[in-house]
Amino acid sequence: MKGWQMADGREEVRVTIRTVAADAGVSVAAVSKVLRNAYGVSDSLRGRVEASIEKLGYRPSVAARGMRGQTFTLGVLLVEIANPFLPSVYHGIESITDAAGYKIMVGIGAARAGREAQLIEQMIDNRMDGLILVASQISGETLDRYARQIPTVVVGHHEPTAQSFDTINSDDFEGARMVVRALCEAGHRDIAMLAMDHGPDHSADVSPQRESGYRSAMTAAGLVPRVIRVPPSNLPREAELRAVLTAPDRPRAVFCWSDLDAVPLLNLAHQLGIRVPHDLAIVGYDNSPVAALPLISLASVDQDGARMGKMAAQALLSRIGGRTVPEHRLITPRLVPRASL
Amino acid sequence: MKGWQMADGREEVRVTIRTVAADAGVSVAAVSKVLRNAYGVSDSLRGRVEASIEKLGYRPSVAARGMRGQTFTLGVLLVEIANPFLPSVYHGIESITDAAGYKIMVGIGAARAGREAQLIEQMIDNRMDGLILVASQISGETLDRYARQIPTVVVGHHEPTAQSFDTINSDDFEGARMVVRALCEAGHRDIAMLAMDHGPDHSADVSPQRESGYRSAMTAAGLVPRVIRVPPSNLPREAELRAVLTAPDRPRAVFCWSDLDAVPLLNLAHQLGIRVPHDLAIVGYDNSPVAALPLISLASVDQDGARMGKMAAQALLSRIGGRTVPEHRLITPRLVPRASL
DNA sequence: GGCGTTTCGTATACCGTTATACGTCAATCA
DNA sequence: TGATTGACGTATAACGGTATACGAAACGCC
Repeated sequence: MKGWQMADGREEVRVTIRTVAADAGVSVAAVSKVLRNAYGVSDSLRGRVEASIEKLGYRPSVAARGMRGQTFTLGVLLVEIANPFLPSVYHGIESITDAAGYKIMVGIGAARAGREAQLIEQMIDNRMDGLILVASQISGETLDRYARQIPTVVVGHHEPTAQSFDTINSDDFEGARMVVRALCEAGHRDIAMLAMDHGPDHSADVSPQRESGYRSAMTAAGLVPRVIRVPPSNLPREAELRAVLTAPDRPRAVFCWSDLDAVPLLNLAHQLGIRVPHDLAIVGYDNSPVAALPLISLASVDQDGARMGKMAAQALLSRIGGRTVPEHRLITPRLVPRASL
Repeated sequence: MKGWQMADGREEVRVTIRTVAADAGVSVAAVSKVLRNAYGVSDSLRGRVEASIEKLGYRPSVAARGMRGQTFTLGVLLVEIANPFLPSVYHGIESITDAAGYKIMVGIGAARAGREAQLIEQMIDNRMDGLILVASQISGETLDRYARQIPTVVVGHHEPTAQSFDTINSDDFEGARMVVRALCEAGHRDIAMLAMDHGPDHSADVSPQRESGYRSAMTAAGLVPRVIRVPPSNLPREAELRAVLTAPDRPRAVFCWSDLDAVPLLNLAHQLGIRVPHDLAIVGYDNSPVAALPLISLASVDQDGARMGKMAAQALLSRIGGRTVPEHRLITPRLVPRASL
């Protein structure tokens, strides 16, 4: 095997399976067998081959391997990178896949469906063995099309009837109801919700699910729902939050679909001299690390992201293993009461 | 081209370059030429081929392509996912690579050198065209070995004499000096620094760089440096922070190597009834979004992560383009004064 | 009209693996 | 002893592209 000139003029000598075979004095197929723990290799042959691999520092090419066999690489697609809830999910996933000997590549979707689709296609092109999509913005129909091409698990996107992929979700409907009940118990009646201003085709996303939980609980308590929509979290939305706080009919309590809105709202209230929770109670969702800071002390709903990540990884591995009947899990969340409530 | 049985029993019909060639009634080579914008293809041929590609929904396999040509995919390695400074760097990188038609795959290193090395090898194996390592923990020597195999740019790791790769850094030395000068001007003399407890071989990391800037400025001001070491941010360290605040000789001002320590310290001080900045001034580093919250209002050094990301991406593209002389950039940071100072 | 030149397409040898088909040789069995 | 059976290796056709070599028209020029 000769070296070749790279684009930048640096010369590279790639150690391939042939280099190893030549060095060990065996056939290419024999080396491949050793690599794959395939049947029909003696201890002496294995020893010779492994010695050569070690000596030459050989590493098999994933690209070439992916053309026929498994890559032992999984793709994880995250909506966006700045969301503080996602690290816990990621760590959960990693703890399981690591133990199973799988590698992970991450794609960052920038909260745009087009970008996400591009990344999914890229992961399929790279012959990844499976995909975990976290809080994907892609519609169920499109997801279904991709999921037929590659084992897929979706986290944070409700498609309870999907056949081609699994879903792992927090019970967002119930989580929202818990918040409303807690605010009622604290004596509030004028309870508004800050929901994400999602477009059509997004009823499966978490915010709409929480919204219907909110509506259901409000109605059940004999109260009138009042939903305020704010732009998605990747856009500036301070003006909208400020409007909520300065409106003449400012509510007495606000349930935010995410800490991404609740934390800025809490800070803005403080700046405007509105006392929390005396003048305004605020409850968020995700129980992100910032919410737990004593200076913030924001009540929030905890989804146990790590657990969701673990379950997603387990589902993916079993699907890769051959399962075809879909699995749809719902985890009950937990309200963490803090000073803002 | 026949379909084949996948592991989970699902049947798949893959559209390859040969399918397209047959459909368009041309040779495989002609299709490849169209895909690569290569020389020698007429408008009529291009039209026919593109029509077939569209009709069949063909997408070239990155794996196969990677075996000979470019993959137009770049790898970005992030120390860890929970660090709130990294999103800005990532967005900076993406804004440049996007425009140049490159895709990005992210690896998450979990702040462990071994894991990082594994990910780098994986990215090389996947035939990525180049690598950006953000705040890597890997030693310069090892980096050099990898960088000889693949165009590499390192962000947040000082190796100003490296030949095989480029570096983009904030001037951490100068940033620390700025902090000390500002604290002096505010009348403080008893200024301690909270530095990361790095092992040996890590003098190129940002914390040690800031530490020597701190020492230099303290000495220049005729003050005695006082460095307190805390465990790295992926480990629990509340006990250490509490010890700093409850010690009988508690300093009057603390410069933290990162907001990751400064924010918890500020909150802990508040819990312990220590008034900031009256009893204790705190300055952090990174100017993370949390620091800017009015309720936190932590003075911090801003590194302009987006700009670093952009510069890193530009350097990588030019290196992929053939540049071999190394480029080492230092960006001057900016102190953002806030209530904690 | 003869003779280079372009221009446009095709044929095909790789790239680095996997996995199947097949050959060889020694041990076992009837 | 001849046939059967494993155990162990080898040879080689995929996999889905890229890129080079080369052939065949069409064109320009004197």
